[in-house]
Amino acid sequence: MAPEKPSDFIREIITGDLETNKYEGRVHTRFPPEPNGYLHIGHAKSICLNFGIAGEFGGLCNLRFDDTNPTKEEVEYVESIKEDVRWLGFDWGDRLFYASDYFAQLYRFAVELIQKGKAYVCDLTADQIREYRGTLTTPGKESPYRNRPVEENLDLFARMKAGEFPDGSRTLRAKVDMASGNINMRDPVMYRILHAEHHRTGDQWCIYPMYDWAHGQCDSIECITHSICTLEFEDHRPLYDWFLDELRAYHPRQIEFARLNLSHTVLSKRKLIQLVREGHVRGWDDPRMPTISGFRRRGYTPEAIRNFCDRIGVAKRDSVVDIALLEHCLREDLNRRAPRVMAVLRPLRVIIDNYPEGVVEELEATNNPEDPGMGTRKVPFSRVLYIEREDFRETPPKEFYRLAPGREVRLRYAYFITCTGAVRDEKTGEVVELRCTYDPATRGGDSPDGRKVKATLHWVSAPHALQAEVRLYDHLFVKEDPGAMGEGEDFKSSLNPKSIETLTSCFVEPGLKAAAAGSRHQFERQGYFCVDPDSSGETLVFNRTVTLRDTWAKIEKAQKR
RNA sequence: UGGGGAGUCGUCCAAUGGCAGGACGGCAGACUCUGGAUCUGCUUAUAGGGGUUCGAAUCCUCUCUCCCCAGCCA
Repeated sequence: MAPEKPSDFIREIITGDLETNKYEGRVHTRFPPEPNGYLHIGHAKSICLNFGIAGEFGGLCNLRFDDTNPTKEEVEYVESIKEDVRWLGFDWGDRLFYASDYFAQLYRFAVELIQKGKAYVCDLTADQIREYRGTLTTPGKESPYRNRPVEENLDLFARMKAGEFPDGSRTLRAKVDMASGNINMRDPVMYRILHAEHHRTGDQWCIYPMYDWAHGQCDSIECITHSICTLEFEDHRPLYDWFLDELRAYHPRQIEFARLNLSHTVLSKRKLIQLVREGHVRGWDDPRMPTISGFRRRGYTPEAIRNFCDRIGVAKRDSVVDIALLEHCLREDLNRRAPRVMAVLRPLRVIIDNYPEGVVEELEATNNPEDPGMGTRKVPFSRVLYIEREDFRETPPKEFYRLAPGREVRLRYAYFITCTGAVRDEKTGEVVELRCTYDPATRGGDSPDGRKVKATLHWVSAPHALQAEVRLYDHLFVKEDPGAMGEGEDFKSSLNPKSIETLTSCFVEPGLKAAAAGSRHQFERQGYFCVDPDSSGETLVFNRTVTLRDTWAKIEKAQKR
């Protein structure tokens, strides 16, 4: 139950650094998102790692927005990211930073490199730069502007900053090594001209630093001890070291780990933004999305997500974590805390023929068998009820031990009932109503004669039930790894057409009338559900967060095969 | 075919020269007023070859496979 203290190669490295007193005993990490989209579960892994490590080692973790590309970044994203990190349960204190806070400093650093002859203004077009860069197997060619005099570089760079040149006309490049096997070292662009409005600095700048130029210096400025990032930045590390060496600046230690992949979904901002923009989902917080806001709306708890992040571990090999593990963590948490309630999703009317008309009984029900402290409640019982349509079969298959003609079952917390007949619709032949009798001696659900029944059904009293809309969700993608596609195939081709099913005539216990948006309940025998923000006093709307484990469904599936 | 990484149960993570272990999943059973929860048991793995060693997942060596890099994205 309680997750052991996670340990991994990163924490081992940090422990080692502490032992050798490499950073005067400090541990200072940071979570550096680009505000160009909403955070997803992969970011949660990074957040839990960075903030978690800081917490465990008595250190600090900064929140820093990598806002170096004004054409893609927006305040809406900044706000959502702050909300999501907070919701996950982490606190950056007074250490909220932006790469844009350091634009002036970065500019001075660039001038310093120019003066050292380590950076130059290049007039090559983007296409030319690509040509000159060479390929994976052939070295690049040096730019004809590579050996411009320092004074000319200084003048041109100042005029780039002053806005004298159009977008794309020139860049500032680091003078490293065009023949390096590491393409990142082939005179990378440090600044590009972009006459774009920045969400924080407005029109103050028209040259913007590239990530590779900004990132290492930002970490250095903030005196980060351990710069934890994903694998693809492993071969950028030599460049970051080169910059810091040339600037004689403080070096954080960069450690790379494998990003999270989750089965049956995609975790790439490019793909997620596509799902949102093309309307395949209803927004970033669509409960089917693997975004933090999507999970929140779906009814996930921060505890479940954090526990999941602890359990998946941290390593350097690519992997795809089964979404079943996330769902397991969720159920484990919700099982402990979610109050139980009865709700009928696909109603079938039941008349108890021998129960007096007009009588209403209040029966006592347990709120959470896992936690007696959560008490009990009263649920109304009467002659006309709804039960789940799938809990009745006219000709029950093998191992189906719910209701069928002539069979006796228990209504949870109520009575034993026996089915005496099914009423059909004359035209369609569909069963529309069940006639049953009850045994008054079994009130509360116990039989004084010790008689057993094989099944216990959930139910609601028809005259007291509240109507509700319930949205059932399934995996967004049918394929386990939608990202792995063949030639010319689109990841959206494996979108699950049944990822959402909306049921509008569901009935829930009257006690749910005032349920607050976001509140979570277990609908007994079915799953965990939470109140969607679309819910109003008029219509209750629930999202199915996750189903309960369903043994019968498995048996039935096996029987069909 | 340059450079950088990675290969352990179906999946994820351990084992840091000394009995390959845990979790999830799956299967079987016990229990149960949720076919839930809980409990018990079972299942299956060191990419391949050679070498060092009393002993190798771990060290050496060759091979194979997979991932990342040729944005004025991050």
